[in-house]
Amino acid sequence: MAKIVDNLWSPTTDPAPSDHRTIADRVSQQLVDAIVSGDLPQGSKISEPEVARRLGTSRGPLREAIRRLEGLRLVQRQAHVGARVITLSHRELDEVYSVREALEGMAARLAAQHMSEEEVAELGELLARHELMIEQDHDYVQAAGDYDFHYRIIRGSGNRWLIELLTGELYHLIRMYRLTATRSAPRPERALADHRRIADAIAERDGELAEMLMRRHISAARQRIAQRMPEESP
Amino acid sequence: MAKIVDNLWSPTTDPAPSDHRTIADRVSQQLVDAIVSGDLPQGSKISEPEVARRLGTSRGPLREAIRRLEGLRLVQRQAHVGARVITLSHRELDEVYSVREALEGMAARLAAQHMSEEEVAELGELLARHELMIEQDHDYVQAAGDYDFHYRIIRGSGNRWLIELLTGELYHLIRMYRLTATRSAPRPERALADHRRIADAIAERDGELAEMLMRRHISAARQRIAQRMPEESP
DNA sequence: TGCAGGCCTATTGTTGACAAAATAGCCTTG
DNA sequence: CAAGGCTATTTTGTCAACAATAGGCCTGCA
Repeated sequence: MAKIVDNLWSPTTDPAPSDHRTIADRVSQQLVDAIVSGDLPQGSKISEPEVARRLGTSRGPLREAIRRLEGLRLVQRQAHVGARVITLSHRELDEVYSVREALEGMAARLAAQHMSEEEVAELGELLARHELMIEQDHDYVQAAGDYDFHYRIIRGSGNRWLIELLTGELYHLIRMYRLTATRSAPRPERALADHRRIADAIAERDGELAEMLMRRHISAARQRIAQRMPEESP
Repeated sequence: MAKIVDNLWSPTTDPAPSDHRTIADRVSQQLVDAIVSGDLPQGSKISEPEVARRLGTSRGPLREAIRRLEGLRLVQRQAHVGARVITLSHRELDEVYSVREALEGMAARLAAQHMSEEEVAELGELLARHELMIEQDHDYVQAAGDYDFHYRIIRGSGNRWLIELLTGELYHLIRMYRLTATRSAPRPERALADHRRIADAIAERDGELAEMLMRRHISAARQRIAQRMPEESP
């Protein structure tokens, strides 16, 4: 299930379909996965010879992949020195969440306007399934369900650039944080209640309400993170 | 002046300071400039041998530069076929403006909270200079002044990721459009009045009002574009 | 005459070698 | 003993040649 959701959430890094994958594309995806999974920790240097050897390729495609990640803002480069995985300070993580709040709020509003009746019905069914799964509070299932819910609303906005930003760099950054920080997910019942209200607002085509509820939902997550981050490390 | 503003607005594509520029960095910037200036039109194919020759380098650095632009979403690639400059349909341009409206509105709200008194004063001085320049309605001066105003507010938000998104890919896309489409700038007096109201709201630390005014300001620009785009080309 | 199949050329993908720059360690000197 | 410079090594930047794929072209057959 996690795999499915990961694929759903990585459309911008997915290469062309079938076997039209080039080595640089594969390496690019592997690097994203490595960074997000914590295999390449924040701030770690990416040694071209070593990583190329570990990934079984030469430096050419690796360098192209690094340049792609640079465009996605997952790594920072310095000429003649090398590339390092970006480091997110707590303050910057908070800033990312602020941007996400604004954009996903917008997505919820647009989704209320543009989602088809069928998509709205599917959203309701998804929540019903989550409700059934809630007793077996498997952490990962909860997280996957959370992604799935947000992803559907983002897609429902119908705004291509909004979708690309939210499922692209912003999502990778948040995904990266999830591994390094302690779990700060809300109690599943609370998250589900939030989701239910948002879905109801969308079903009633009340964009303003949907936006407000979504912003609150994400803002709460941001505040939970801030609470659990008392120590400040510049 | 145009040069100054362009530099101000391209922090993410600026390479390391001084002569620590690598060829791939230079080529990357040249490609962005070529796309934005219309030298490489929307949808045009980027032939690696030809472009490499024209830019006086080999294919290696060029390919890295293309991969960087791919991350910035300025080009789209297809394996074994090549890279093409992205084409913005009118609908997509409208979507970009919608995202910009949300993010710059957020920037105005944050700027009202975070800008120092000195920065607020400078913003006022900037507008005073624009007011003086308004009789000599040099189109380019107006456009540069517009950029300068928006740029200062974006920077004033203090949110690094907001700044990167707005001055990075979103800005390049809008810049790209400006060249291909007919000028749809508002009358300078109207733009200046809008700017003045926004600056006043920021000076009074009224974030909500600043956000609302900024959103309206950008929304008006979006509607002007939509009006002048009756023909639909998929 | 139309279509199908295979060849052919041009372009992209990849590799390894070479050049240049930066860092680290060592030696010298005050 | 510390500080500064020099050298050596490692790493990054660049290039040109080689391999592989795609799309067009030509021919042959129905």
